[in-house]
Amino acid sequence: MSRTCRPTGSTTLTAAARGGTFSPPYCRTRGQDGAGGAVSTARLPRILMLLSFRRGAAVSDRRTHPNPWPHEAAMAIPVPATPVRVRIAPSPTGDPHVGTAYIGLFNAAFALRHGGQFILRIEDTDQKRSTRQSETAIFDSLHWVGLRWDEGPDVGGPCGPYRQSERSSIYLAHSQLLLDNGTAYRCFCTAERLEAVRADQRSRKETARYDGFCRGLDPTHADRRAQQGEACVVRLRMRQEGETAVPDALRGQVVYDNRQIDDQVLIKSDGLPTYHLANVVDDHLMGITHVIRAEEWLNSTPKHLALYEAFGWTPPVFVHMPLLRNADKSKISKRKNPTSLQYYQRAGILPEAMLNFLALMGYSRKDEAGADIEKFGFAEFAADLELSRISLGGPVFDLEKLRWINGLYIRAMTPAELADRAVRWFGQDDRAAEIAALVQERVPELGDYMHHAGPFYRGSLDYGANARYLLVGCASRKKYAVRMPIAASRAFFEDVIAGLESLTEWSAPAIEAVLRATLATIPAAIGDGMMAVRVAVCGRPASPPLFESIAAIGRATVLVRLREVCNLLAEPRALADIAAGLRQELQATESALAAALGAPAVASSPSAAGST
RNA sequence: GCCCCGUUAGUCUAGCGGUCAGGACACGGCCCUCUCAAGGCUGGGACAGGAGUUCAAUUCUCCUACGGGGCACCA
Repeated sequence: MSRTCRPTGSTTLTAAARGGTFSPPYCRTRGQDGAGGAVSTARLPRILMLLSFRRGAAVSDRRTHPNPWPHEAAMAIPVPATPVRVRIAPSPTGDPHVGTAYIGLFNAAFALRHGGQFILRIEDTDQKRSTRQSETAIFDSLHWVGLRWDEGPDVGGPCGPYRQSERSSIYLAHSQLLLDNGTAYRCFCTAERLEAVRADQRSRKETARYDGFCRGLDPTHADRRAQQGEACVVRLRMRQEGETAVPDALRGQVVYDNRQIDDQVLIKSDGLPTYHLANVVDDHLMGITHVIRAEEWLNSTPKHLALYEAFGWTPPVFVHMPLLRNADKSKISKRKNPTSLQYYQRAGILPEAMLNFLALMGYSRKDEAGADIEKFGFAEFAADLELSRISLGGPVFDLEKLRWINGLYIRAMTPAELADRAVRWFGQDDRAAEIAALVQERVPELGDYMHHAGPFYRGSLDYGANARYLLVGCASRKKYAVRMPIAASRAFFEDVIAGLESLTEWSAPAIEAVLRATLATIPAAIGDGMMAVRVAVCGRPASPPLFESIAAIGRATVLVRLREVCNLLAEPRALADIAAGLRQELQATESALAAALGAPAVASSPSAAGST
């Protein structure tokens, strides 16, 4: 039972042969809607081909389970005779995300496996949130984990430009095509009206979607209004009856009622395309054969299919990967997990370990004996990658296992290699000089360097006995110190996080401004508040100048630490444990001391533990 | 609320009608050992529930429950 992808000519059954009645995989009920007159018959051979593969196809299977399409089990991923072209399309809004590396890994490996190309495209159609800084950070981080792309904004290629913000005219021209053939229309509805419609629909417990107010507008009249400068968007004219079946390569046919699907905005009033339009146009123009993306896109695929149909194009093969999860199984988020690749890089995770770990999320490899192979590199992974073997349950991103794998790689090095890697990791860090400058005054001997520089080179921190400083003012020696309770301290840290998150420029003065502004809102003394932040960020009550330190530690890491402090403070039990531990520790020390001095042990007072 | 996807131990997974339900992380015990790791041995721990199909269901079908995602002029 072969699991290998085979070219078109393989011997598996065709959908027609199996199913008897055959209709195209999407829009199974063709609408009578005359407006959308786009071609579709040209696609048929391709579609047949897509359907002619199923996972481990065996005729006997079909006999025992004459399970008619479309409830077909997942099929093996079809690989056409044309070269495989895949892509990732990250949006440059914020820190480079582990999810990007995850999807990138599977795309890149799939391309390598089939001798195709892997393309990086930047989806920066959201003017408000996209930044160049974020874009270069994405390049850097993806390079860091070892991903290389054949085409992209930084390396060029025959299908450029690879930045959507540089392709506006292309999208506009294509939207005009749809306007011309009637599969799209102009909409002049205001945001307020749309919101009212949605609220109304929700109150009536219906799916919130556009109500088609501008659907019937006369096109020439609408064009004139647009020309006169009236703000408008372009919407897709979605078929209003029948069903659309999405052929997902891992799930089989996923069927949607067309009435559930919105008349999606294609061109925003700023003239830029939405993701949906840009993505379909680019994938087609760039010759993408397989769209391997996250599951969160599954529900919008019917819209994409409708677009391919409106243009008369052949859609690619769709593969929706499971979503990486937090420990509570929700979609991975920075609130509950470090999600920034920069965090892992600075925490000393090896890129090859990160990639290896990511490959284990939803995928597994076995040796001849049937035992799992846990440690493997990109090339090995790609060599026998079979997308149809991906398991669909959302894998929890487990830091413990990541650390274990990282240790595997570290132990596999020769001591000389490890020394070399470690020294390079410290030395080539672009912050090395910055950190040295901060630590310099506190280093009487070189040997002290590591102690003081430690917090700059770690990921999350272990607060231990210093945890008490996290309660603002509680460890203060000031005479009239305001001691803030747990909840208030946590709220304070939440505010600090919000302030730091909103910073466009990550610099000491900017950080100082945020901290001072936040401190102004709490009753505690400035110094006491700063101390709490210092311990949260540096792990100790003694550190180099705070603002500079925060700047040097870096946004991703600082925010992870602050969020962990919030989580810690949200768990009173953990705090009580810390307090109890402190008291015990103190008592033990005193007893030991007393014993050593030959005097009876003195009962210690709880207040000596530092919390009042 | 509506739609879609998913469900094997705390976690990552194997399994594609008949298995003592396999491996890994984590956890416990023992060994090694000056400590801590690492390593070796070992232990506990899972098919969400209910119907149905079948001689036989973890595996196929349906229902329920639970988890997740989507429902934007964000991607």
